[in-house]
Amino acid sequence: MKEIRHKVDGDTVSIKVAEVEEDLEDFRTFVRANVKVLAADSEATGLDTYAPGHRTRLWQFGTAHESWVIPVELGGQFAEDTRRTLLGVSELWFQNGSFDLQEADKHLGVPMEKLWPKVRDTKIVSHLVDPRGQEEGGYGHGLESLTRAYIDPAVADEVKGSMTALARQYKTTKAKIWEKVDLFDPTYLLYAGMDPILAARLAKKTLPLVPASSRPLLAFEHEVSEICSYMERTGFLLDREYTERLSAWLLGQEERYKEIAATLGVENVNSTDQVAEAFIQRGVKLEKRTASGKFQVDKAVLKPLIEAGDELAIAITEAKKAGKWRSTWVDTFLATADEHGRCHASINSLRARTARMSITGIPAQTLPSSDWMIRRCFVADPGHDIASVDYKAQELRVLAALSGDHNMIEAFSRDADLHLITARAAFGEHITKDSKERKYAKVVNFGRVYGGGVKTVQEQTGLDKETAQTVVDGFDRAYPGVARLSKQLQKEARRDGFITTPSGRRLPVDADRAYSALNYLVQSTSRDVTCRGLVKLHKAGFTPYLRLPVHDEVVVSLPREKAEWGANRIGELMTEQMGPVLVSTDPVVAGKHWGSEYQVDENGDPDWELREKADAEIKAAGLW
DNA sequence: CAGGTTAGCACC
DNA sequence: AAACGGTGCTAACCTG
Repeated sequence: MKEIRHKVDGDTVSIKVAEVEEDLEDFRTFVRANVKVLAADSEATGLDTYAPGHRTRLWQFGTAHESWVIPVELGGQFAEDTRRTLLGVSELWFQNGSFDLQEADKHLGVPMEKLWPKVRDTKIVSHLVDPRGQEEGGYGHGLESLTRAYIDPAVADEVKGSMTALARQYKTTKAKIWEKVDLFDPTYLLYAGMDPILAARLAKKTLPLVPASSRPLLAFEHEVSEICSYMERTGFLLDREYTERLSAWLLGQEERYKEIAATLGVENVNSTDQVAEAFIQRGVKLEKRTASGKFQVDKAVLKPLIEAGDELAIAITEAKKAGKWRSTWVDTFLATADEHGRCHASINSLRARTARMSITGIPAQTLPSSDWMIRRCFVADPGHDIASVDYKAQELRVLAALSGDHNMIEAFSRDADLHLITARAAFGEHITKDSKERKYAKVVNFGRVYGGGVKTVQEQTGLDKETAQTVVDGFDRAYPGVARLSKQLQKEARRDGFITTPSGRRLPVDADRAYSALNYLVQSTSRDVTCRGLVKLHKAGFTPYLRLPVHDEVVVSLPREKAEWGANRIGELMTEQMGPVLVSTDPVVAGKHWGSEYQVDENGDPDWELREKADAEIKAAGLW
């Protein structure tokens, strides 16, 4: 047994390392003495728990003053004692427990289901104390920044620097040091052994700081995190054959368009400098500049050129698109699929300032939605169908409920066309459903929720200032309760520095951007609606079928014979009555692959013509 | 030359 | 008086 002593916040703490199996006798004594509550952590070869070749290297357990480092990589009794400790201790504190529980489940054979009931997560606590990242004026939610804020800045600096220094010493990168470092390297052991000590201290310091209004959210957020961790573990089945064909096809597209761009003088389509230079050479007047003073050559700038048939603009856009789609999505899916052909997303169930989730690995929130190509890579389990259940106009319904605006509530209660109502308030009763005015109104309906005004409406619609003003005024006239709520929230935000959502969550609002308070409230409450839906689905036993949450939507894989029934049942469970507003859902069974649900008509029924067209496109592209 | 920043683009 | 909120990922570019 090896012991490392270190100073933390004026105390001397002791890190003990089990080097040989005989050392475990003392470890067991330590666990018995702290069987009610311990902090725990694990170190692995990387963050990709499900990647082939991934290994867990260490498990660590500790109190505020003492920790033990167990080299589970050596297997045998080390792994066995770790299992017994995880299962035997009554309360386990983690910093981001979702990660460690996947490690325990996949690489130690301890099912997450057995651990979740006793998990407490300092990251969840930290988010409820202050949801802001460091860039936003908060403390952040990583162990290092939390240590700096709540425990001991000197220790935070050591933690920050230690693995970077090791990477240099081992002549490798920060990403690779985790698998390269010697299992008993003293710096590594100090780093690893410190983690549970810090987590234990964080728990003590931060738990009392959770505002009274937010305390009921503690249990709720642990449950949401648990459900998301099961989705991560399940993974989403990849259609490898299709995905490989798609990758090859995209590569072909990229090369074809790159060649055209090259003949027109652009060697590297991804270089904005080169692109701008080439257009200036062609006599195009570039006007807009970026923040750092460069010529802007984004989609909005290229759009009119493409419409005018400019070959270079078309070639650059298409080459960039094909390249990005391949590298960001298609090839990443192929590279990260596990031995069963499943991709595992990483779901941060409590991420944004507004508590919105984020999903990485499979960046589910940013996959192209109007184009079926990318989502089509993911398929239902054998014998299953994909279904997607989304909330109907979730944020607007939530806004109606929160603002109590009579017109908006009334419109939703009779399933009226909200965009048409806004359009008519702006332009008059003669406006029809398929008019361009309704399209402008739609932009404003969403834009107002985001806090946008006349200028942004102009940018998005191309309208002149007066007409844009007319639509915005139409919105404000149609739903006066919205402006009223916004005003009230801004007052609250300026007074307190935060607003409180109906779920009790505190949302800090920057004084110079008080207008964002309305958006924060709507976005956060919408997220809570989706998460309450997830909890209901979990309680009803649907968890094994859940694949991904996407803001206002849940994607599931359901046994084919029960898919219609299941999707409708899920839709019912997710539906929530918010005061006078029914936040209802729209279940759609898509078929064998994800993405096909987008070939539906306005009633949500399959649009066979569109589907046939999509199939023809797939065949024509040689992807079949 | 590893790692941070910027520009651009994908989504709700 | 007016105010576009939130997210992730890549290639290019920049820097210590």
